[in-house]
Amino acid sequence: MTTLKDLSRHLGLSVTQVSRALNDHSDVSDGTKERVRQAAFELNYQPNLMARRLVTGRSGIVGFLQPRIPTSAESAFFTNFLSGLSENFAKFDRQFMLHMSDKTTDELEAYDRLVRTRSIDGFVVTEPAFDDKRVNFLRKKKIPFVLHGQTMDAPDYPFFDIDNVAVGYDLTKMLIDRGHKRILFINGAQAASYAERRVIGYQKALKEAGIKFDPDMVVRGNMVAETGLLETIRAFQRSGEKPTAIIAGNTRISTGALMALSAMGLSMPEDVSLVAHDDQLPADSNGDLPRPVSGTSSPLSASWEPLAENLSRFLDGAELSEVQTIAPHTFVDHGSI
Amino acid sequence: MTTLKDLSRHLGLSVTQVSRALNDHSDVSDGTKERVRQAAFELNYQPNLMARRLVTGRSGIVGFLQPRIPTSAESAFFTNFLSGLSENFAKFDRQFMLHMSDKTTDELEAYDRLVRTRSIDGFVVTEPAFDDKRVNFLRKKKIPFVLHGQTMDAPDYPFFDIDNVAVGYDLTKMLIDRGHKRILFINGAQAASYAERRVIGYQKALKEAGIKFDPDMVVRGNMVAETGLLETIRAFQRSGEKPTAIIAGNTRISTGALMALSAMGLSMPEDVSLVAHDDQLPADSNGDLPRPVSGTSSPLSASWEPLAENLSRFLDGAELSEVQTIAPHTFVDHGSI
DNA sequence: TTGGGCAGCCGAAACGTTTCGGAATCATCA
DNA sequence: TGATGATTCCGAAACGTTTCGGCTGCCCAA
Repeated sequence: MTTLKDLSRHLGLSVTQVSRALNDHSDVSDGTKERVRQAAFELNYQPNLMARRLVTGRSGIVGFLQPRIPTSAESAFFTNFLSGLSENFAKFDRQFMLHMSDKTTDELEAYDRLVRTRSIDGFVVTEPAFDDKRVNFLRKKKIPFVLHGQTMDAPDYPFFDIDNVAVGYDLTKMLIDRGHKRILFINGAQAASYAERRVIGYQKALKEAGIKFDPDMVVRGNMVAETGLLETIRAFQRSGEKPTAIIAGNTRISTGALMALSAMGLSMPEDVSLVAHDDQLPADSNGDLPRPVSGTSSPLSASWEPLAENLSRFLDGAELSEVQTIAPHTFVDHGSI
Repeated sequence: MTTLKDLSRHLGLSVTQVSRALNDHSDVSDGTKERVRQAAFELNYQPNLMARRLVTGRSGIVGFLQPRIPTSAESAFFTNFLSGLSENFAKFDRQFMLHMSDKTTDELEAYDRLVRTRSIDGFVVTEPAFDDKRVNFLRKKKIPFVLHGQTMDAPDYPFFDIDNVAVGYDLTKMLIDRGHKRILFINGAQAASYAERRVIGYQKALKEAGIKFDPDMVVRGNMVAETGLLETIRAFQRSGEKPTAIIAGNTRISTGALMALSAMGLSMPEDVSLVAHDDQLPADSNGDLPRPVSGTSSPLSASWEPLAENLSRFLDGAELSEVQTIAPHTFVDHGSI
């Protein structure tokens, strides 16, 4: 194995200069740089990462911690997620370490253990809760991470997100513009931060239109068809004024809502309008294609690259503002309003 | 961050003795060992892995390389596989690095790159082909790896496998014992090593019973229901003597075969007997439960632990014979013969 | 008394980088 | 002529471990 010392002997230079030449420092002449690079190539020099890591105190490794095994329904998405991260971190010369176990008793302790031995530079954290303990922990310990999403307070960390306030606003506005006033919002899970942001947008649109906010019109659940089905039925069974339109948190929920409407003999868009946000997830393998609905759209799969890039650049010392990305969403019209 | 030097100062011992005490060397008195361990605990000492790795030349990291993104049908299994490895390597104090990308152009080059920088101690390699280029490469370069399966030649590497020759033999024997002579074997993919071994067992059982081997009776395909369906139809359409029994490489194939039989108006076990090897894979999410058939059985999910253990122990210097495991299989009877 | 063996300890080197502080050379300018 | 500054280089220290070889007592047998 060729080392810097071998190169320096071979070139008649000091180890220092060889190192600096390869790292493209400014106090090495262009000629020397070229000579060194050439020799490094010829002798098939590969830096010993362990030595570099010891002296720099950084490992070049980023990690993702999954405290439970995804269900089989989730795993197609999860696999995409993992490969996206692995692939994109490789682009930035970083290695991707996976720690997945359903035996994780204390999630924070698991983070801490990986950090204490200085073997991981930073983490990817996903699906932040409204008040996320992982984020709080990593912040407090000053451990770098990139968040897929945002917390509710001012983010002082790298993140990638879509503008969920705007998504909530836009979906609501689409319905208000068609004259709807009684709008059921079947939103994501209770604790989720993105779901909370969408409610803010929903309320904002209502307020602008002078429509009174009714807490009963916002319901929560997991992003699966069952939630859409159940909550739609519930909303129409309840006494009082029925909804004339529904906002679904994603297309799975809208599929469930559609099933409920058809079961109740209601048709879309004649009786009830329906919009949804489309994450463009890979199709479920259960075969029944959901009928497309209008709404907003933004591919979740576009997240992996900015997540990897933002964390990498942050670790390389980039300014916070450079590594906080909010992606735009688009509008789709399938005549469901 | 507490270092060995801090500990040695605190204890009035040399760095050498502290290191040896923590690593449980023999020339440290029991009293000293205890004192050192106590101090290490109190001062919250964590060894700097980078320093250790530099001097030992080993990274403590094992890797898995996935050159393509699994299809959504495969990903439930793949997720289980990953979590099994991640979890079990953690037990052996190793970290698990995933490199997954569908942009991998040269798989061997990807292995090489990870090794050249000395950042990975060994690999997990799965689904070996009949003559596997990855195995050949790693062998030639003397890079440690554990194989899930075996090559056809004498294995000079750690592996975990089931006895696929015996599986082939046992399934065939079950049918021969019931008087079958014309046995269709719908086997795994052409290149796969395990499929090849099963054919050996199949032929052995036929030979013992004095039944002539007919190459047309062994067909190959991917381990999905479509293969079973297609090949069963084909075998019964073909001119010549029809099979009276079918061996399916796994339960997906048997599900397909069953569909074909029922489509042709044949019933099991009256008209045709059917046996299969059951890997006890997680249920497909497509809902239709396969009708259980008799045969051999061995849970694939029992592989993760021995794979991790065998590679770990091999890296720690264990004898080859200690890290080559062949797991037993069981028999199941669902009256399909 | 001598010497061998053993238990317990230590200093120093080594692993292969990066980087700090300085130094040599040379052109430029007052 | 001497000072200044830019360019290009280098020695040595540092990162935190592991490990090699040697050292000191001490006990016991010869």
